[in-house]
Amino acid sequence: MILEKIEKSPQTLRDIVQARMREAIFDGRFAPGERLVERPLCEQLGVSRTVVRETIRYLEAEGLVEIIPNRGPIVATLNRDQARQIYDIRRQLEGAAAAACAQKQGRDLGPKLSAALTTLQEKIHDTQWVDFLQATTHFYELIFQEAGHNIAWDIVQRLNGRISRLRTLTITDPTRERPGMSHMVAIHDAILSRDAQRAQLAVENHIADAAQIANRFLQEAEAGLDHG
Amino acid sequence: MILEKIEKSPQTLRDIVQARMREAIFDGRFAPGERLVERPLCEQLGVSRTVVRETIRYLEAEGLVEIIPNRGPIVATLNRDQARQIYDIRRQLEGAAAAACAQKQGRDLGPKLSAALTTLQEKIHDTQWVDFLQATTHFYELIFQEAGHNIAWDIVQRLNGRISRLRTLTITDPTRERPGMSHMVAIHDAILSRDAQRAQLAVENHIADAAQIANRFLQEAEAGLDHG
DNA sequence: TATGGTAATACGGTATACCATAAGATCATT
DNA sequence: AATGATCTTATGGTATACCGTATTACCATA
Repeated sequence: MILEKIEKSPQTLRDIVQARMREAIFDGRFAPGERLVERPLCEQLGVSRTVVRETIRYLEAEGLVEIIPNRGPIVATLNRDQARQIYDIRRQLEGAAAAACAQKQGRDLGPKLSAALTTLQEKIHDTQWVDFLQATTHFYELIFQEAGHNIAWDIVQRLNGRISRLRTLTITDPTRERPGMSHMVAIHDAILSRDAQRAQLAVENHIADAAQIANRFLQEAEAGLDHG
Repeated sequence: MILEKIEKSPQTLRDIVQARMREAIFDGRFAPGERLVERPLCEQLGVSRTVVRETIRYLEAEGLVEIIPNRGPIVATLNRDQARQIYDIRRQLEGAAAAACAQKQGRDLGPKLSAALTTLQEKIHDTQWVDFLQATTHFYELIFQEAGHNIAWDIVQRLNGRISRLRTLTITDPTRERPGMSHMVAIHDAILSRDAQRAQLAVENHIADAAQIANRFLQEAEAGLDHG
């Protein structure tokens, strides 16, 4: 065998619709708790019910939508306890990935990670927070890949989907001085100096910080709802 | 309010089909790599294609089936690396749950956990390994619940689905002396004595042990395939 | 017998129409 | 104002048809 298998991209309608809806949920065009009525969705997207329904099943399994019996799907909501749990799991998985990455890194990681960090620093004051989020994701993706923790990465990404609103909130918060950046630098340095323990700690600090801000947001939101 | 909410079982066809297929994959009636052809499935289950397809989307998101482009769904396969990763994640999540459970347990946990352990000891030599597996699941479920880690529990259960074959293999292995039991006792004792660190270690030992056996199995299987 | 071409088949991907039922909203009635 | 009847909306589920593509089986030919 000399030739490698030819890679066609048979992207199905499902894949597209899935991406679209995920996107819409991520940047809040579908608010949490909002109903996802099938037929209007079909019209908006210009696809049949079959496609929409299959997509909804998929997103349901991902935890992005919830099904109310005999009522249909709604965009999943998130309370403070769930958020806490999610950040806690992320802390574990990302910490472990960083540690593993620090240990087993190949010689081509250094440049790539540094480049990712640079992009991050460029995008930090960008008005397009989406870009910054994406850069953050890419930074962590590198770490997970190098660590060989791709299943954990899948899990983390899925969890991130469920807290996407929080992530944008914490990023776009004007009162925040974005201390995240210093953490990222710490993570980068620790990994490149092959210090597993320090890398893990840096990640855990980063997440703990984010979790705290998220918690504050949710607290305010819930308080606001009470006497709203 | 005096009367409690009446629990209708709005179990949809989808739910049933989902449970059936998951079951079938779990106990190997659908072998890994086997194709899941829609129309025959519809006939076997007596439902329409829509239901089957929606189910498949859900199981796809769970990682239980894979979709091959232009070919359709197959039962997901598992290689050694993936198994290693899954056991690694389980080690983290279950360890953390045990630690948290040891700390924040209420006074009604003791009896329940002890009862679960007893059931476990009864079922250990049962010819119906399914029962033993179920008892194990219940034991851990108690721990996660008490710890308040229900999202992590979802993740663990999903991961367990992907290694279900391995779990039955490790349990039904005649050469194994089921050292799992002693670990379970250690976990139980550590939690009841509120020793978080010891509980975590006990869990980690338990999983490490299982992972090792699973790894041996897969190694043999892969070697067997090579010159088979 | 090996090669190449072609037809048949199988199956996923997609669309549409239909029915039954549950939940919610509206409105009339007492 | 509580009750009850009715209408509307939308889901849950089914059946059916169509297209495109991949695989397979078959056949002809060199």
